[in-house]
Amino acid sequence: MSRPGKKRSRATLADKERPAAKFAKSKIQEEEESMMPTAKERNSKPGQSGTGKVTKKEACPSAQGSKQAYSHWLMKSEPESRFEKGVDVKFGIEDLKAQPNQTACWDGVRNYQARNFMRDMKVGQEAFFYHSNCKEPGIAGIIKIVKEAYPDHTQFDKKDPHYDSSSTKENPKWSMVDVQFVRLTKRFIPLSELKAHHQAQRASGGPLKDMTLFTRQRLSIQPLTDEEFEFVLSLEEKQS
DNA sequence: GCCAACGTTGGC
DNA sequence: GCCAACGTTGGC
Repeated sequence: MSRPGKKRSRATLADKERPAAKFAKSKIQEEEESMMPTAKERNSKPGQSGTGKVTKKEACPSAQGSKQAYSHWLMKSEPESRFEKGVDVKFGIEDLKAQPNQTACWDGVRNYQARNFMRDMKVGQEAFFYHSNCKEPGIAGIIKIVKEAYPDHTQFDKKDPHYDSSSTKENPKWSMVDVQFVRLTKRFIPLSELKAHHQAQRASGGPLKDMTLFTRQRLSIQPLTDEEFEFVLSLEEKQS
């Protein structure tokens, strides 16, 4: 799962903090979609002031080595109750909609590749809200990024199911973004339907033939190409 | 509840 | 640095 533990999201204070700025300037830029921690993270020792490091860690698997800029995303969350260390991690799109300002922080992501994608997100970009680990998995709605990556506070909270004792405030390991509800999709778009298109298009060609949802099974935050995003949107209009 | 896929950890 | 054991994700 991948659920952001949005529960008690205090995302509403999106504006009152500014850690994003310093964060963004010094560490972010070197990060690629590597699955692994960056070299810098692995090496960093407490007390070392190293921000300068920009190791050229060319981890980018995408052919051209240059990071292509994605502008659409898919973010997974669990709409049904499930307890992790005594805490219910349920957070469906209706829960987002019910938040103050219909906004929440997407905390709890603990996978480097997913984290790095979040760090690539820009304010204003749209994402599909995907319901996972539930009766009917699939796309339930559209959300947008309203605050770019900043440290995920839950990594420091011992009571949180996603607490990470290896992370420090000086060099936070995990990031989150704030997202805002945009709308429900006109109809729920089930995984089964996406998969059918994917499989058909894998043979004959089509926008979903390489969709990350199927090629990187467990990734909770994933990019979509414009073509993928548009194709999925076009499914809204179809009879189910 | 099962279990396949796959990321992470740690011994060597 | 390899790789087996382990833990997590998430569909079914």
